[in-house]
Amino acid sequence: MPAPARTGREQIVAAARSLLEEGGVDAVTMAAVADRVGVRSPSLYKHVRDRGDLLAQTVAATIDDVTARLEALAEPDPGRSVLAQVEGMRRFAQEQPQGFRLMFGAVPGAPRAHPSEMERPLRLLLEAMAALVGPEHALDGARLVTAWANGFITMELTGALQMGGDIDAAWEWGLRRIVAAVTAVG
Amino acid sequence: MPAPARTGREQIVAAARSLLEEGGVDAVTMAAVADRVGVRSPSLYKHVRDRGDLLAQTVAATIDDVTARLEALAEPDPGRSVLAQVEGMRRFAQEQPQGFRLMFGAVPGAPRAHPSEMERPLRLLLEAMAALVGPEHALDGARLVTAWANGFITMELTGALQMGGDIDAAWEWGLRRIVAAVTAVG
DNA sequence: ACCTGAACACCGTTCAAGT
DNA sequence: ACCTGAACACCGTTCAAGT
Repeated sequence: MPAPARTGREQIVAAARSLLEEGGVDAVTMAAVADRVGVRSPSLYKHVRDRGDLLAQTVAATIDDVTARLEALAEPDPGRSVLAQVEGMRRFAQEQPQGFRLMFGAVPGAPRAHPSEMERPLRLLLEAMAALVGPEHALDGARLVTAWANGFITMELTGALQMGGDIDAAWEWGLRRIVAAVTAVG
Repeated sequence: MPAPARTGREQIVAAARSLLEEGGVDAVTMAAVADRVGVRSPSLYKHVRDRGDLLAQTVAATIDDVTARLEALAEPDPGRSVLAQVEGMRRFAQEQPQGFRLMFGAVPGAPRAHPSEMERPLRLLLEAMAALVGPEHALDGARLVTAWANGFITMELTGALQMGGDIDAAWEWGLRRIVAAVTAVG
């Protein structure tokens, strides 16, 4: 007689995501995940291949999340849209710092998202950039903005750069300069 | 009769650094480090407090390394010096990608460098920036450049952004725009 | 004063046995 | 068809015992 499933892939990934934010990637233990979904750790292997697969699915779910979040921030005006997308990235990183780091492959040993997956959350930024500086410079511009934002956010999250004074002001100052640098293409 | 030391702190950290570059932070096992210095793993605890301490010392040694490297690249002209420092950062990251990521605290669970430690390799960049845009905007400028460079390098290392086409050209393009954005302070 | 083997708790993973 | 306990290899760490 078949035993009814007491958990599932979706619930397991959700448990992994919450454990990730609570205690970092090291806290995403097969035992901890199993405990949270009310099952013993060997049972997890009926739903995910192994821990690497579970972390990969955690990253994928995080990418889905940030993509939906950024799509909700779309604006008609391309200049405002660029700002909204970048601000949205930072807000997401502040809400889910561990997921953000995992997403950007900042975790050695952990699986990183496929490049094609990482393009999805950047689609709207790329489109707004194309409308702003023309299609021939859109990719370079999106890269410049993304690199700066990712670097700033990462440094903010880890405190790598001693951010003396008003960190929000530093962000604003940098963002304005960056956008100016991109739009001054000629 | 005292037993002569068969290894030491310095040799242990060096072994950890080479293991780090060879296989990532997960490969820096107490057993692997011990094996490389010709000793059993319990003996390591006579020279380092624990694995976290060992990783912290690995980070410190990496910071010493990059600092010395960047100091050797100092130039009298501030504009050229800024470029030299940023190029030096990227070259170091390409030579020691795992050490670079560990340094910037990109490894959750692993210890990150104290903010004061991370200022040392950025000293020359800050000085050149002060000469270039004046002391009142030097910090903002250095942050902007560092954030962009760190973001670009991280994305380059992890392949997070699909870097189609010539990646060196993208780097050059971005660097020129960034420096222009900073020097256009007014 | 440092090194070692033995031991412990913990982790990921496998598998035969249960329902 | 999924769940479980038992088992295995591996890891970090401690400690009494060696020299």
